[in-house]
Amino acid sequence: MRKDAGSAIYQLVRRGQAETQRDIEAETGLSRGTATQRISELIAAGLLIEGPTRASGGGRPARGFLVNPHYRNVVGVDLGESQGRACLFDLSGAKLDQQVFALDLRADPGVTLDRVEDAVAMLDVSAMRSAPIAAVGLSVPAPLDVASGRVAMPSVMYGWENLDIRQALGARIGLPVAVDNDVNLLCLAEQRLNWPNCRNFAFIKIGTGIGCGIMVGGRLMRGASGTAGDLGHIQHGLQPAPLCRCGKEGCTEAHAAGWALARDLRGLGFDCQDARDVMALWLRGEPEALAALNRGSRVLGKVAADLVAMVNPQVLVIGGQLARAGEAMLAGVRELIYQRCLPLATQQLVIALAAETDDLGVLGAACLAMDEIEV
Amino acid sequence: MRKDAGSAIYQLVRRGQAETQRDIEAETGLSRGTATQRISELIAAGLLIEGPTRASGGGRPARGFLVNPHYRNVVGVDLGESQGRACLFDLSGAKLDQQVFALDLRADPGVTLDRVEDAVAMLDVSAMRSAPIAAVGLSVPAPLDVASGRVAMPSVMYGWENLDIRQALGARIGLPVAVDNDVNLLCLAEQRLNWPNCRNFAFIKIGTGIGCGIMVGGRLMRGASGTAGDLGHIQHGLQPAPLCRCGKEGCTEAHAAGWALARDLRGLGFDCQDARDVMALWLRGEPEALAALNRGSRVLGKVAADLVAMVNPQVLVIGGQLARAGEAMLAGVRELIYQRCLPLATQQLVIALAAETDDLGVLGAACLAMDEIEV
DNA sequence: CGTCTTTTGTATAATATTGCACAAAACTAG
DNA sequence: CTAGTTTTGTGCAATATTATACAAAAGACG
Repeated sequence: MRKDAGSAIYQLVRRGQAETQRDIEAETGLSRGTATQRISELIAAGLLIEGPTRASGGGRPARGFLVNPHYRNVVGVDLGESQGRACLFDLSGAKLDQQVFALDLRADPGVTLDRVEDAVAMLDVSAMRSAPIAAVGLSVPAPLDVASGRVAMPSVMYGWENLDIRQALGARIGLPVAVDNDVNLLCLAEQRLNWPNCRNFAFIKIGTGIGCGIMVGGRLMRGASGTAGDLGHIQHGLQPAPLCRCGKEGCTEAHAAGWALARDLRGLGFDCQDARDVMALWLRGEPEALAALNRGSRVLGKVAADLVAMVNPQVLVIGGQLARAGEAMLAGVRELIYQRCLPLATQQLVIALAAETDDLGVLGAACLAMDEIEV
Repeated sequence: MRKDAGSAIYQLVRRGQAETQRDIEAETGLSRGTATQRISELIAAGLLIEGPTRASGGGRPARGFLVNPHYRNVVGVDLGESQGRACLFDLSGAKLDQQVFALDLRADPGVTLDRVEDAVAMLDVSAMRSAPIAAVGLSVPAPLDVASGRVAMPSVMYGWENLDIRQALGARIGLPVAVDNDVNLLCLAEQRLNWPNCRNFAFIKIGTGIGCGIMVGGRLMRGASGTAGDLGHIQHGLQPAPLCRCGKEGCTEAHAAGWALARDLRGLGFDCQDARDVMALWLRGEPEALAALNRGSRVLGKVAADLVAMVNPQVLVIGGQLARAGEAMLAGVRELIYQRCLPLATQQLVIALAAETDDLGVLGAACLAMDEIEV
């Protein structure tokens, strides 16, 4: 930190928090001379490139800087429950190539790590690669104690509890590795992509399950043991209180998650196994599916209102499979938030849908990897 | 920041995050030479003093450092609804003197600021003063947008909405002023006093009202507009849902706050106006009061569980008038948290009572003031 | 075209910090 | 007492940063 003003500058630009030399001087507190010198060094070294100049307000327009997308590449890996995906990105977040592989999280972790290692090796020899791979980010579908690098039990990742994933994978592929849980990384990707200047941010994923990532002061809030944002298992007093996957009754998930809506729709005679099926029924215009989404939306709205009351984010983004229902899903969330929260908390609150892309998870993992790049 | 390694060192020691030179080197990243030099300068300037040496583990014991309590004094001011209190502190947090004054927050803010100004002036000539007053911290019983220095409407502070309190008071007394709301400052005081190494901390105040302060990464989480931690008005599905002071129904406060318990006890024929009366009945051993506290405790437990699920603090402290009931108040909170939250979130969670002191509010204000001291 | 404004570049002396090597101090354990 | 461990102090050359002042660049505006 002391050693490297250049690193601080690079990180600011990379995160979109500074675009011009003036921004950089203001954000870092560096003097003009130092900023000038370091910036030109970064450009000479190929880390930064000149971007478009900012609009002028009567004076010389400010020169904009961008990260050189082709200085390095990174790999983002998303481990799903039955499939893994490793994508190669340049530093602008553009996807260059990908590898998909089957996996079984209940099997020996070593097998899964083999798959990841293979996928990274394939990407390393990809024709699309534009620069050396500098780091790998990994998204896992389980709560993670980032301090120890271990998944928390119980989760879908049986047998992983004693493995320091970061270290184990790093030793295999010989690159810096960063790991976090999937929802945190969706949150990170959405913030970096679409809300780079928002420092108090929340992302709720409503798909088969329900989870949430929270950013405070521009950083992911992981909590003391890595479980912050666990609103899927906040319990409601609603009757009847259906049994949840976690063994408790009346959790948010048991009312509103994809698996719960699918369960309800099956009860009405539909063939509906998961969140994807729920959305298919909704797309077909089945009124029962819309009704289920509306009900789910309002239950989600309750915890979203709790979240807004407690965390007071500036932007709240709803993502995940069920968020593709758009306003059908936002309506209840908006309703409950505006009904229940202080005007002061909601006045400036933006409630939005996530970018419609399947790559958000791997992109988040890639963002994490980019944070690992030493300059 | 760049200019002053000494300042960084001083702040670390002041906050209890570093006690020895080794700690300081590790926390700041400074080199040994710089640390040695800056520390001796700080001692020469009277900012730090030598404390007791740490226990040795087979080698030379580390020299401990403390802030010199008598380098400066600060004033913490707590504005209550009918009374204000300004206390003079040294930098160890020892209270040296105090001034109490009547006030009416519904009156012209100028009158109140006059009172505060007078109180500070009195403390400045107090015989107990051990050093020049360096800054003033102010606790206000209303949500505050720290960015603009203004209280949020609606609140008990009618007529204050267009006043930048920090600036207005600073102009009057000619000292740096910091302002925050009361619950945040209780949280800050409790953390600094009793949990200096805890960086993910939460404090719930249950008195006449209910509020909460949250610290993430060692800093108060104020949220985008200063309303973070508003769990007093999270609504529950419990029936009947009593009308709350805020106009909504079924809020946490309407079930569990001091005013609500007093309302219930009045309904049972007791003469009970506020939290203090509730505690008096409890101390007298009235079973109805204990029952009310138990009910309140379990409602509070629900939002506390929500808080733990969302924020995952390492330490949760319960304070305020009703917390003097001790286990009677903690029981329900513990019960609901352990029942509802993930084991991972509760395994290492400490749930404790706040220090039993009326000075926590002014001490929090003083802590805020200490943060304003330029070194 | 000149004037104004804003942004950037450069030079310089004064400070501040790092990394390293070596030494000394102050303990514990046996 | 001796050997080992941990912590602290010091000196020095190489870097890094600041503050400041002045100059130049690049646009808007009339």
